[in-house]
Amino acid sequence: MPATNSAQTPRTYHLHRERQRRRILGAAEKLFAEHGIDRVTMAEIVSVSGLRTSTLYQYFSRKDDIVWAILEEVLGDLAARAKEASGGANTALAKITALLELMADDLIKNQTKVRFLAQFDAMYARDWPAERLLKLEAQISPEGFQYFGRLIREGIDDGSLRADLDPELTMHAVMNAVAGAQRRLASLGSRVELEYGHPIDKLFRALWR
Amino acid sequence: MPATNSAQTPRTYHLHRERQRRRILGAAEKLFAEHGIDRVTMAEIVSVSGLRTSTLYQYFSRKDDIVWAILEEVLGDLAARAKEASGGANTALAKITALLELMADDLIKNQTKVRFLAQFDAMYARDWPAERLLKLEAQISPEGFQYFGRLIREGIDDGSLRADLDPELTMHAVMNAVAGAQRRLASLGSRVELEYGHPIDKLFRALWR
Amino acid sequence: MPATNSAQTPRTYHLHRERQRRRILGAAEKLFAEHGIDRVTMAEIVSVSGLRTSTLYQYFSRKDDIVWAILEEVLGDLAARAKEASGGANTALAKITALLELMADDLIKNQTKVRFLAQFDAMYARDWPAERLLKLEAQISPEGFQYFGRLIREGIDDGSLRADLDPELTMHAVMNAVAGAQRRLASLGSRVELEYGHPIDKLFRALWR
Amino acid sequence: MPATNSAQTPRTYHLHRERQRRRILGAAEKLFAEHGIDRVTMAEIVSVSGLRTSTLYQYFSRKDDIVWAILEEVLGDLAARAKEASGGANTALAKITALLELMADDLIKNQTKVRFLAQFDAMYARDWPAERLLKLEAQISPEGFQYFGRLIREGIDDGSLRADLDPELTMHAVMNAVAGAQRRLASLGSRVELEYGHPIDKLFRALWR
DNA sequence: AATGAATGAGACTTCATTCAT
DNA sequence: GATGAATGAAGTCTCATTCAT
Repeated sequence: MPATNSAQTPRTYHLHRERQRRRILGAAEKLFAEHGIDRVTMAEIVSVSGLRTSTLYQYFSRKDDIVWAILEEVLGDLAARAKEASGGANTALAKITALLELMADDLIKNQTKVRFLAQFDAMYARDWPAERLLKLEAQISPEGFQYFGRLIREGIDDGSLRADLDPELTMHAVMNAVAGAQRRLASLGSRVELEYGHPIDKLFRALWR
Repeated sequence: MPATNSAQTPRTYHLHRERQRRRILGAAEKLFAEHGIDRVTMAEIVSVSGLRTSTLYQYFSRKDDIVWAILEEVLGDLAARAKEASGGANTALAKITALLELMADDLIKNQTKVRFLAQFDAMYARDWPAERLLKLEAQISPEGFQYFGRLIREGIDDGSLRADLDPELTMHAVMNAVAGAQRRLASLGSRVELEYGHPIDKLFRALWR
Repeated sequence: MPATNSAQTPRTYHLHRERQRRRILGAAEKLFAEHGIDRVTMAEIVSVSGLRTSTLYQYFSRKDDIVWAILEEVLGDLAARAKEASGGANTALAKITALLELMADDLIKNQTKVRFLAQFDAMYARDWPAERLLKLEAQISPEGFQYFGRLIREGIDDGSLRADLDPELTMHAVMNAVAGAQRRLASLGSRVELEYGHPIDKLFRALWR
Repeated sequence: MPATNSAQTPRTYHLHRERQRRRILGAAEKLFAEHGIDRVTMAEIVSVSGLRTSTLYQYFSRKDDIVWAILEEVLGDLAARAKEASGGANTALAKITALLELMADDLIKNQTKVRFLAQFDAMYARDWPAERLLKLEAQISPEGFQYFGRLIREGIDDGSLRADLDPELTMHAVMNAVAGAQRRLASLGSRVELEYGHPIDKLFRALWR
């Protein structure tokens, strides 16, 4: 055997594995967003991803594992993009605006991901192991939160915000409201557009523009 | 049998039916909030409500009917209380504040109901027959919305709000954000309190106080 | 409704339930003896008992429950017959002989039951909840053991048995050997007859006759 | 490559193969004794033996092959030790006692092997190809059996045993009882010790001491 | 010889709902 | 109106084994 072979084979294996994994997660994410996590069966994921049942179980040994994997992916991806988006901004306000714009974009471009998060908030977040969740959230939260807290303090200092505000509390309250607003819009989706006559990202952007 | 009886029996009968119905809905609402609508089985509702399976089916002939009945009840109840709460207020701002306070109170006092709505938003709202939903929502929305639209217009007139705001759009955007914030807090429940160190209604009230 | 009806209906229900239960246990016992407990599938039990899968699960909600039920039945039945068989005997020796004869008879007449016990000894007894097993065994053991212990003591007194025997120990040792012998013969079944040229009960009876 | 190598390589190869084989059988024997043959999966054997699934299949192409291999090993080993143990004894009685002591020792020192045989008796012996089994048993049985038959005949001659005994029948009956007793004790294992208050080999030895 | 990947067949169990009295 | 029994249709997951390199 040539020396390169002994090094390449594992790499090929790994590549293949990663590709298969992606197929499964892609199929699952789509189905979850469309029909609701609990209503999607393994058989459907199998069918859409094009593998066989037993093959799929070699990648994820229980349905929950798929949900976790998607959650990790979605949050990780969001964290990365948030960091990148706020990188170009100088002031705290600019950074936050960048984050908000990102969330608005996601409403259109990554609606399935936001919808997934909405379902997760509504149905799983309370029951699932706290440590695991905290570890995941740690990846994403700090950036935006830091900036936002700073922004509030600045606002209080320059008099544009009431002096009796608790920066921490306000920050969490607003962040929750923003996340709740975004996820609700993603969940209701086209229903909102029909009833309100506006695309959902416009309804979201109206909050700060 | 005496003539009076023929009038009383239907009444007792009706009372009994109503009581049974309440037992079922009460059990279901509690279970739905605790474990998630899709994860609650008819058998569990049967077990908690204390009836037998086949008896339950005399009241609700499918699981969805129970979900609808709870939705109707929750929204109807909310509408009634909203009307009452805003009745004592004079200005649009006062009326809206009253509505927000009501929503904050519900976070503590009717958490299961809010949680139910959160799940409904996240998982059912998109799929379910639009007409039926619209009819239900019609009961509740107008009040708060009207006031709010008026408030925005006042703000624009007196210069405290930017003149280029679209009152309709702003109204819907804010209403969505408020609902999203409230429901997200209810969904995450005690998890939020542990992480943020504040009771959830305080996080909600921080949005306007 | 006639008064008798309100009393009879439950009785009919109960009778029916009992009959169905028997069908299931009968089918399972037979299959277990033939193919080995672990190799029998629920589908096979369903098929032989003539019910539908979901109906069977209304009677036994897991496979283990069937195994337990059979164990209870077999041991209970054995206890009853042992009591009856030893009832007519006067001396301890006669009582024990009656018990041994019963065990020999079972080798022919209740071979499936003995085979079931053999499998249970070999594969389950070590793992299963001790309390539950002890409770079951309490139903059957005392009789034979008591007699046997007394017999040993008599033998020691009259000099026909060595004085240094520990009656308790001897009793358990012999009882284990007898049970082991019986169950092994039932397990090997016709194989023994072919190889040794004797029916299995004869090989068992040779131990004391 | 030097000429010596072409001779040595096969030898190392063979050694390696033998070692791998031993790892597999060792892992399987342990697992079989602990959880029951039917309940042990190939995956578990793979995991404990430290190989990969597909490697294991290069050594044993089906699960049954592993069971047979262990049976062969256990019986062969027993035969060898029995021959050795009885070698030093002169009388038939001494030889048999040596065999019994060996079986008692095995209860402690080779409990997994005895347990394996117990399961084999209870679950496989009836179904498996007779010829193959007979061939295996031929390795071990003759010794002890011969001695035992002779012993019985001596006993009849000197009047210490009843004259109407059939030596063959008695021999098989007792041998079965002894094997049944030993295997039952191994199967029940610590359960027996807890209930009876004696180590299992003591209960076994009480049969002849 | 070793291994990563794949897989057919099937196991157990659940559940919403209907039927018959 | 209440209830015990029944059940079709699925759902999740497992396992021994094979294939291809």
